Amino acid sequence: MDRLKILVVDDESRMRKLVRDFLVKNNFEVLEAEDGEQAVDIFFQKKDIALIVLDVMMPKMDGWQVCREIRAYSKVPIIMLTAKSDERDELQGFELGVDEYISKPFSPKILVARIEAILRRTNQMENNEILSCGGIEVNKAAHQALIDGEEIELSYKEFELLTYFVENRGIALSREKILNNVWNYDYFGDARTIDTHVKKLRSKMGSKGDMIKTIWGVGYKLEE
Amino acid sequence: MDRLKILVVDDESRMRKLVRDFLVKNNFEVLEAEDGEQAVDIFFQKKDIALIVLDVMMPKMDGWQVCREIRAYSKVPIIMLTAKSDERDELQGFELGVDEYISKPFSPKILVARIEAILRRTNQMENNEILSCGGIEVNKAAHQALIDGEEIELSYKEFELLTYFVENRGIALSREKILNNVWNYDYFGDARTIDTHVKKLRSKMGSKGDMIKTIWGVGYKLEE
DNA sequence: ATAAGTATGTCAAATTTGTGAAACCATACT
DNA sequence: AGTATGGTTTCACAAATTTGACATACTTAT
Repeated sequence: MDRLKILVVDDESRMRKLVRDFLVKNNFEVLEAEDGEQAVDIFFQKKDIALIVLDVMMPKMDGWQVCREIRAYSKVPIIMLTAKSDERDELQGFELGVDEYISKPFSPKILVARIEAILRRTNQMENNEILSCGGIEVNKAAHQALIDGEEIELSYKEFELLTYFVENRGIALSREKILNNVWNYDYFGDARTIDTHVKKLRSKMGSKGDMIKTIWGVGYKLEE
Repeated sequence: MDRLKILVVDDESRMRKLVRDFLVKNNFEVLEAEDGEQAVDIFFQKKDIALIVLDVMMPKMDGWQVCREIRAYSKVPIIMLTAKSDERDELQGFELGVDEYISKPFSPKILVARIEAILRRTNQMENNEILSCGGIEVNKAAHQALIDGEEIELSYKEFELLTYFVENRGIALSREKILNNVWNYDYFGDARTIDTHVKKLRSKMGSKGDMIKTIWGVGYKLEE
């Protein structure tokens, strides 16, 4: 199995090295960012970051801001490193959806333990997750889609698109929204490519293809 | 921007005051109810309550009952205040769709933080709210309109127009106002075009079409 | 009665979507 | 390296839908 990617964001290289060494020893793959902007860039470029370790105090863009930007698109677990445990900060972090706090100075062992606990928790939740909706079943972990119990062969993008539809069943999705979520957020191609993929998806889904409704002037919707 | 309304339900006035003061300080508008009946009344009278803080132990109608009655019609977020964290109660609340638990005694700061977290979550999630008015139901997220529970097919503009009517039910709307809100603000076409759309809407709404009243010399109004 | 406002049916123009083919691109295989 | 393969994107045109204007009929207020 692949090693899980962890993004470590801190402006101090010494701190990054400390954390990285420990995480690598514990069989994680580590990516580093030295400021908030870099962090956001890397996060949206690589789409398979499993967890983020984020320092609060940073130049340019602080940890809270990074958190907000990422939370606008993703539920990836975030661990915040704070200088001291300050109630106000914790409250702000809670609102932003921070999963865990660790105040400096901390023991690397504790950090690894918390990371593993969080990953165990979130993987457990998402692993056995089979999304289903009206005869469509999507198993994200297995990257497999079933229609009425029978597997259909989908390409990568088709699968991602179907997953996005199932996750947002019943909701009208604009092409812009689909592009931002299924494609990379910095994709600047033609939005009509969605039409092509929808067409293929529909045909591969056979009779269930009708479940993807066109909403004229808006986009598409998977019928509930 | 308007302040969000929060309904605080507790039989102890001291507790209500405590919560209210804190919420007002945090820029919420607070409505109070001292028992379950009042709570339900107020909730259905005011139609724009953003969240409910609900005490479990109350005379007349307890928190669970209030929760059930409200959940029958609305998905408004509910935070339950419990005397002690009791596992059985938490399970019951989970089934009833309680969003969050806070056990007394609690820190007002935590309460505010949780409220804001929930509001952010639900507001961002999608405005999955369903506007309804006399047999008309409009689901903005799904881009779907129901008349007496049955879906009617509307074009983009028709849907926007109906939504605008429902959002401003009972209010006389001039053509100019409608143009500015449903059409782009830089639309300089003929205001008579609204008549055409109103006509189509009325016909698609069947018997409920009468609910859109003509106000001679002014514009239109959706009857409450 | 008359003038001003509104309802309704029709229709051409504009917009949006469906579709198939072709171009492009990355990857694995010979 | 060259080639085959399959996925992805673009493009052009056809098909479908929406939309706003207009003409005519109708209603209301004075």
